[in-house]
Amino acid sequence: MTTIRDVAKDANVSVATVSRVMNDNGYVNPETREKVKDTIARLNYQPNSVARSLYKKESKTIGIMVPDIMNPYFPELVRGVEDYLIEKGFTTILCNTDEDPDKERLYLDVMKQRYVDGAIVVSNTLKRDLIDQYDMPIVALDRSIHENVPTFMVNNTVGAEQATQHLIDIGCKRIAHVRGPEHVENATARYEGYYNIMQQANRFHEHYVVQGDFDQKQSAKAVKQLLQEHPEVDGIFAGNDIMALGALKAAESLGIKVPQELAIIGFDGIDLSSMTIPELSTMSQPIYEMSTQAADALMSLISGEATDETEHIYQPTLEWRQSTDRMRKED
Amino acid sequence: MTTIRDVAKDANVSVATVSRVMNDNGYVNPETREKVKDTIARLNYQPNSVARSLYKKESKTIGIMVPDIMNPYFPELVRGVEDYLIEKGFTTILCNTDEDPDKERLYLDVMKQRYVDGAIVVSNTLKRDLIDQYDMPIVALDRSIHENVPTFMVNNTVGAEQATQHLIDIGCKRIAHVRGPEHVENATARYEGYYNIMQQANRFHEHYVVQGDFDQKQSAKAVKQLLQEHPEVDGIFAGNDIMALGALKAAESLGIKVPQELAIIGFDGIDLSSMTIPELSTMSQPIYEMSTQAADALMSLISGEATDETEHIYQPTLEWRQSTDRMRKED
DNA sequence: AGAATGCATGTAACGGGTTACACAAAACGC
DNA sequence: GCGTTTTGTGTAACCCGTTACATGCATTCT
Repeated sequence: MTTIRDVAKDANVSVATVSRVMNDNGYVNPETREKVKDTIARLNYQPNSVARSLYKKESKTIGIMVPDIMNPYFPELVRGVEDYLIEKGFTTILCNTDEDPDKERLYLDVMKQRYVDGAIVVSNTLKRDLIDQYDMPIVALDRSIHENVPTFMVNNTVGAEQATQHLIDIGCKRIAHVRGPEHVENATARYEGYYNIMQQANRFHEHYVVQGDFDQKQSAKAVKQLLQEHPEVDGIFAGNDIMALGALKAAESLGIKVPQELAIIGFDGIDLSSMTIPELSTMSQPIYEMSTQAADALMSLISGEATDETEHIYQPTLEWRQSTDRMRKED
Repeated sequence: MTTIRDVAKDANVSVATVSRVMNDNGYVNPETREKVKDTIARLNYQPNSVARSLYKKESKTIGIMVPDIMNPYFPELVRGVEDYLIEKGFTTILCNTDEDPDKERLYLDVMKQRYVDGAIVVSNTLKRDLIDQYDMPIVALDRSIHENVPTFMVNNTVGAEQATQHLIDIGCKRIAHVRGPEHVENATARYEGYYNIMQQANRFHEHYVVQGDFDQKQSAKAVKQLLQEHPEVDGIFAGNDIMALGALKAAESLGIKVPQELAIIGFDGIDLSSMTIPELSTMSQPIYEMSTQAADALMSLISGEATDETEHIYQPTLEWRQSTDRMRKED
């Protein structure tokens, strides 16, 4: 590997001059600059990032912590972050936390030891005090962590209200909800949105809410039982698209026609939702946009710019597809 | 940040002794060891990986290059690699290449500058000479690069033969194939498997092969046209699961019943394949296993151990699900 | 007893890019 | 013409963990 000293020697200048040419700062005589640039090109010199990091205490690296990259919601999010950051000369290290606080801590330790410049975090478990211990720029995505950690997420409650309202609008009378885990904040927010609309319509019944754990199989099982016990249910709002697929399966296994006898709507708008038969109506999140803007906010934090607002709330949009495609019908 | 010199001063020993305690090498008096360990714990000293990397010319980091993490085949693969490596104290940097040689080169440059220890690569475009330029331990996953780059992949041709044979076994007579892009080696291998069986059965017809580009929409379009022109087709082998979903859509849009009138089988065995209605039969790859073993091989390469074989070929297994679930029927 | 070996610890160089500081020459101000 | 500022370049310290080498003492061997 060519070092800056090799270049300096070859070009008959000092390492300081080479460094100044590389970084375009300080005074360098135009002729000297050219000479050094030629040498750099000739020797194919590429500066060693590690040495630079050691002195500057920064690494041009950020970490992205997600529960599990295998969950179809996260790849797009990770891709958005990675795309944005590579443009800025940053690399991205991937951390799968499984929502395990120990793993989160482990990754934070590793990051700290490597002078990682900041992190984008999807977590319910990460708490303020832990973040403070590491004093590292952090941005929250999809789920909030603390009020003064910049956060990028959709308005889950409003989105859920819209989804539930949509079911009412197309004529559903008995609307059930498959919810995500209790400990996941956005699962609860979506439940609340559902609750708000149902309560308002005077149609809320506790037994229409089942636990799907953000999991397809669990959802299929829970919905199947629900539909058997309550065949009058004619609409289901699932807390995410994966569970909506589970609901679809449950309906299919009972010979219930979607959307004619049962309308189903999901949440997230992952690619998958448009690939199924019938195509799934869903509240679509601007995942890619949120993630690039989160990355942008992290860049600002790292460079020390003050960020104006800490909460960035996006509105999910209704994707009206086949699974809720039916005419109004009367009770 | 606490440094090794802080610890040394506090414990009244030299930095060398602290280093020896940290790394468990060299001679250290048991009492001194205890004293230093106490100090380390008390000051919560965590060594700086960057300084270590600079001296050792290694970073305990590897890169994983995939075309696009949003392609549902890759998250599991990436997860397998990351899971395995974090256990070994390595972190993983994610590289989305979009199969673009310029991006591949860019990432390799970045890795080199950071003393990245090795890379796991999924690529058709990366060529031997480029790898040689970077002389970095490299393992190929899913697609081969060169004969002396350790490779972990399934036997695509045999898998495709099995898939095609399966369609024959369940009674299909006119079997079509939706293939992936010409430039992707495994797409061609799968096509060849299909070709072999069809030729052998004396049933190969060029016009039964359509281009699906590994894309759901493209596949749906191509298959729809195929089915309109050749309504006699009663079986489809799709080059991957995503395209099989496209085929499913095409059939559905034409009112063709799957599997009764048309059997469909995919390839890969991504999670998605078991979530659809009907559930998709597919040739399932041991993705997670392949990826952890690729990571293991990379570890061996990095530590300089000789690896016995360079090619590791796995057999995909038939997942016989609803989309090919029918009795034999006669011509 | 003297040499050789093992044990324990310390000093300082090393890795490679950055930059504070020093110094010199040129340009400018009056 | 002399003081001040700007321009241009070099030297060496710095970041921090690792390790080659040196040193000193205690054993063990011959």
